[in-house]
Amino acid sequence: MIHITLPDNSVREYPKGSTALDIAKSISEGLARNVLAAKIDNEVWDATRPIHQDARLQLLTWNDREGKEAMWHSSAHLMAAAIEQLYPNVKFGIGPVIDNGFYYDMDFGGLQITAEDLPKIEAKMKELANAKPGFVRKEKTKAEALDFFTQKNDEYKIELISDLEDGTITFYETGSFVDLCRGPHIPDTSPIKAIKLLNIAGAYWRGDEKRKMLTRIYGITFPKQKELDEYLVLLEEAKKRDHRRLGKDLELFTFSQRVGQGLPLWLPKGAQLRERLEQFLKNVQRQAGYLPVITPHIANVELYKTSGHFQKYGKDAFQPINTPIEGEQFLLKPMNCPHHCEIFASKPRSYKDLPVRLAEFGTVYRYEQSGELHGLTRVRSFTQDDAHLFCRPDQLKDEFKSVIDIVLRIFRMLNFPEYIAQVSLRDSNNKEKYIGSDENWEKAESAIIEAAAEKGLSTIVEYGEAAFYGPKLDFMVKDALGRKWQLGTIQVDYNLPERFELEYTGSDNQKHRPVMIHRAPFGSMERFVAVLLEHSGGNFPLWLTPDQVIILPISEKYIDYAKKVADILNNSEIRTLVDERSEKTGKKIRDAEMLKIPYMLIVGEKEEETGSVSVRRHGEGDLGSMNLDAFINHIQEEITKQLQ
RNA sequence: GCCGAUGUAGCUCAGUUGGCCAGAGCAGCUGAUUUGUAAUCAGCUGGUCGGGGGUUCGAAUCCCUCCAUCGGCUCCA
Repeated sequence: MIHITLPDNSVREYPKGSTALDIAKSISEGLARNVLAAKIDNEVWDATRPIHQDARLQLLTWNDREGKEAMWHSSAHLMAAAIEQLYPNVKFGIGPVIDNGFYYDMDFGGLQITAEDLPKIEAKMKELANAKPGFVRKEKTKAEALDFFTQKNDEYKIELISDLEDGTITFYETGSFVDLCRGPHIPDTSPIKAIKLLNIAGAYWRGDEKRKMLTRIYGITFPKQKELDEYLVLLEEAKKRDHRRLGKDLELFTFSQRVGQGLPLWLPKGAQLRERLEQFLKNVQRQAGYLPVITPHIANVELYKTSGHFQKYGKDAFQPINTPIEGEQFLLKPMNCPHHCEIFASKPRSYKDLPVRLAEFGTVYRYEQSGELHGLTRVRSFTQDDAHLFCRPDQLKDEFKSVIDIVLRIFRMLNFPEYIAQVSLRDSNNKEKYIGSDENWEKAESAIIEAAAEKGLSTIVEYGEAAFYGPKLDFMVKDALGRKWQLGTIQVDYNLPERFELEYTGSDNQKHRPVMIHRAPFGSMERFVAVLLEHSGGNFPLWLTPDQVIILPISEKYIDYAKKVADILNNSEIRTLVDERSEKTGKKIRDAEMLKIPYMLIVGEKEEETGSVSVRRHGEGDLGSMNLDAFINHIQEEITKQLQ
């Protein structure tokens, strides 16, 4: 007999070799039906795998992340099984679980598979699933495993097996489909009730762009059709919030082939929005002791040779601009830091002057590969809300804390209640990869960790994710649909101060090297506006939105009154339009709703006589009538509340 | 950059066994209407069918090539 400890710490006895599924059945049949996998002493196992010794057991269902993973992993096998039946010559790469669903990378030989083939594969999956085949675990020796896939002529699996250690290799069988797999899997296909193959794409074998491109099919499955339907609705919702769509609809930005790929053109409303964001951050930064600077859009290549960027990125960047002088070359600026270093170096600095915080909304140009460009999130010209803080090592922590304050203030004011911070540290087994002394690294890393802790941030720590020149803190927000976006970053840099030989005079009258912090709370204006659009669906906070109020006169007779009201509002710094078209009120309301203008004021005879306005809030409807002063108060209060 | 798909009016889309001057709705313009909480009516304008080349008596439709966009991969100082 073995002793099984359940999550409530109760201990039960079972025959040796019992499976998690047996144990679930002994508790309740209903529970057993929902079991997808099990955690045995913190390791996820098949629910059908015999347990031979005392263990802690946690049954995993669809409600557990690991349960979902087992189900999706099994779904990937089911898809592979279906594909193998439809296309017998296919070879398989890897088929892992992702955040939402799974994929499988496959080599179809010369065969061209397109999105039109997906329904056929889906149907086959359903057909196979109906027979409810189990997922059967088989341990194999390396020789057996190699033999099997050699016969199958699948060089990808052979490569994978070659990297594995003998004695750790397992296969899983599902019906007639056999796959190399670590597992775990669900007991059989019966929980896979709803299947959707989402898209098809190319993907390099083992993520290496020098190797063969395989065909990747993405899919997702659910235990209930209803859940799949809900998921598809969520995808639709995400599509509606696509910032490229909204940017066009709301006339915020556009692109032109003639101007060039990845070079955004900010339209008047978008420019207004962006300037308002910039103004907001400039105010915050002024209060935090930042000094605005302005630097040119080009610089002599020598600057980037000094910084080292030319050597590293030169050939993949916009190529140098030649001048009439033989050999003289300039580069479009790919970053602001070297310029700011030169500003720091422009005069002698004392330890008393530090920290020096140089801030610039600096537009930079990077030649991103054409296939990487995407709306405003990945462009070739963008404006960083950049600043470089030059400080003494002992000031690092406080500087970090004050930057964290700025970032959190932004999140608060732009309604990002959910965020986490990622601390990226060096891989301490590989110290030679990093520049800077051990002592400095340790100081900087603990400064970041402590600053984050003291600011109450919830953080995850990633080792080996630091840049070669310093550790960093990145912020990730969750948007209204639960999608994660990386935004602001705070980065320590030991490299540039070294390369630019930056110095300050310490209290000991000796020269010392300052530490540099790069930070950009928005990241870039382009990317931030994109994230903000997808998060808000284009319904910006009132303080930020380009047009706050539109006045809809009932008929021509009331246009004069409408204009008078608009003047009063505009004079009170409330951004107001008048819809003077000779359309019916219903039409004007519809159009204003679609433009997502927060307030619509309907004015006619009643309002003109009483000096009032009839207020309608976007997405909410009629709020009744208010006298004009009350409305101004109402708006101003709402904005004040948002700006707190 | 790589794999695949797509590209018809400002927007959303119809139009392929190659064949009348390439269509619709919305938007725009003109006129009528003077409107009370999500689409008033009528008329009109608007297209090198992504660019270039080819096949053909004839190309939006077939072929080649380039460009752009989309889904991914790779990359992101």
